Amino acid sequence: MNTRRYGWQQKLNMAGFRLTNPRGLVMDILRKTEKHLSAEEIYIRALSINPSIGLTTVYRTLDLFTRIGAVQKFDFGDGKARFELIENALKKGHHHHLVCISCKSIIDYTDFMKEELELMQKTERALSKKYHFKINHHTVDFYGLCHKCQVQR
Amino acid sequence: MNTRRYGWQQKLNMAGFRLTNPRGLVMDILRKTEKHLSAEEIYIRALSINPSIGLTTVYRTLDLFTRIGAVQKFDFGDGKARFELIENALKKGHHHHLVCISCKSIIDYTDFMKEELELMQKTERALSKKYHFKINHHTVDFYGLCHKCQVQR
DNA sequence: ATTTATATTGAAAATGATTATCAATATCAT
DNA sequence: ATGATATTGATAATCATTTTCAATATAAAT
Repeated sequence: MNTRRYGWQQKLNMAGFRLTNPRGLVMDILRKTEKHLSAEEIYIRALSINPSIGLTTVYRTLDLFTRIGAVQKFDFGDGKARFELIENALKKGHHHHLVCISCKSIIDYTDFMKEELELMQKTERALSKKYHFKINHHTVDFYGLCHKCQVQR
Repeated sequence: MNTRRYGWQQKLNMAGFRLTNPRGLVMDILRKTEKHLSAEEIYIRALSINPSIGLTTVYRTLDLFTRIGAVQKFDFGDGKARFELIENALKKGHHHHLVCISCKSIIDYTDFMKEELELMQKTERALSKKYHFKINHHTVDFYGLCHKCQVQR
């Protein structure tokens, strides 16, 4: 299951999965968005194109995409997972997060990324070798208090 | 709500919260563990000391500790959150994660941390200033395929 | 093009972690 | 000690995500 050279359709086929309408639809929706979306948000957008699609299928598809390494799943701790195309994230702007532990707001930042990314890539290579781990993507999240929550209580 | 100079009891008081038995018990349990525990795991340990403690209280306490910045909450995407004392994590070994997107196994690593931590701290200072964000802790997670999952399908 | 084996789908029900409710109780300032 | 109120614990409720299962769609074989 190579995660670099092939597109998602190839990845699916190589792993023995079929190419279906729901899967194509979910992929299209993910392609058109830069933000990370929840399963429900994706489901709603999918409904407007194919009113017969099921929420279950959306969940299953997102899980599949995550497992083949096409999609990145985020868990910020607000109860619902978010999903984002990895190829999208890489192109349109890889970012890291500042998460407020009080109000749960999330700031995406892309500052200071050059140095960070260099180090991440270096670390990635070293970890891959040492742990025989094929790294697909990463997350960097800083947790703390946003400006508002520092002032109020 | 200073997150550096004071202990959890001071933090609680300063924020207008009371010092109670269940809170002390949960704190004790967190102090004695280095791993991140789920709410249920903490509840079970708590029960053996105070059989009348409620699961709800454990959840509430963990949420409170997280909000005052004493505890770090992890969401790896397996449906249940994990909690770890931040002071513990810092002392006994701050670590980052390798998460397998296929089998969900998690490797904690502490290698290559010196460089990483230096950069994280530098980034932290810069982000704090720019976004007026009081950073408490961070996570770095690499996602990919573990050795097993690369071989099998 | 048809058939065939089976992967996938969608609806409904089930699961399971977390949260809300609320009366009883414990804490802290007075 | 007393009173105001924050906290607790049991129960019920929520809500995202999974499971189940019969119906359907897909890709390969004919």
